[in-house]
Amino acid sequence: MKIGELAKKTDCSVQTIRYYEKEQLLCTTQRSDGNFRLYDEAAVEQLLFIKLCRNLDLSLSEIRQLLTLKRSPGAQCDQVNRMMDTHIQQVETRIQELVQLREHLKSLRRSCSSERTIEQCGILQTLTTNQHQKR
Amino acid sequence: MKIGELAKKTDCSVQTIRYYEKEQLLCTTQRSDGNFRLYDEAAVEQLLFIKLCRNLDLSLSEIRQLLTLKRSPGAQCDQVNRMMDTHIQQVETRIQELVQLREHLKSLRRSCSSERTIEQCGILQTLTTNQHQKR
DNA sequence: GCTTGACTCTATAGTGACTATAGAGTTTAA
DNA sequence: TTAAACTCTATAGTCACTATAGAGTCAAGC
Repeated sequence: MKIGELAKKTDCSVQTIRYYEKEQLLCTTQRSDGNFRLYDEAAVEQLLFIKLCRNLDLSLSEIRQLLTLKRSPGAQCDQVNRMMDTHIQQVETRIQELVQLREHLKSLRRSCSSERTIEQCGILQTLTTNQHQKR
Repeated sequence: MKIGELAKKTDCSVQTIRYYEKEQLLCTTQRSDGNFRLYDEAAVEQLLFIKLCRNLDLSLSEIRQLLTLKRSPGAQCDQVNRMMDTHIQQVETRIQELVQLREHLKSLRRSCSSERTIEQCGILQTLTTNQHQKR
């Protein structure tokens, strides 16, 4: 199958597939006479695997590592587990940051009502006075 | 004061200040004979305002809007309120996405223990079988 | 007056994970 | 044969910086 069909089957854009190839996540094994990329079912599977990983917010580099690991089925899977643990921790941290941010934003928003002028705006006042704190 | 002093006072890198100038968030009103940027206290205030907004994850474009609004103190502040509401909503959505993602990652992680081989790895098995779902 | 070092200047390239475009070539159907 | 639909490579853009190169400026010490 050509790249367009692979794109449709995996709900991936054609450019993204070419980008993944450049990034060594999906290699094209065959080319047609007219130099078109040709793919088989294994490519569909691999691309769907990549998409699932991306949905888990794994970076392309992490996915590249997973793909390498998949190629040595006899090895221990500690590395996969460790990667997941690290990744879960990162997501956890980001959630906590965002929750704090949300509370900050909400309290800021409460400091203003809609009938004020810019000069009286509680939000701008808070941001402008010297209560400079770090995240 | 020169750019280095402004950078120290605001805990901002010199390059970032120049970048903000290029992005029209902080204009340099004066230059020295040797073409060095010169700043006053108002610049310190404005840069600290920008930093606070960045800590709230506001985009440079949103901050540019706020700075423009600040220059017309008589106008209504609805626009500020609306921007904050939109922004809070975005943060809320992102938190919910990440919470779902975290649960997905955790359940995936539970499917594997450390004494397995890659072939038996519950994580890779789940990601490889055809349970392809969208986020 | 000269040198050294710390500072500043502009311009350009890199980050990550794509997306979009230009300009060319290939294939397929009418 | 010709038009449309597809594909190719190469390059630039996104965001908010960060890093670098190569040049110029300035103050202190000799």
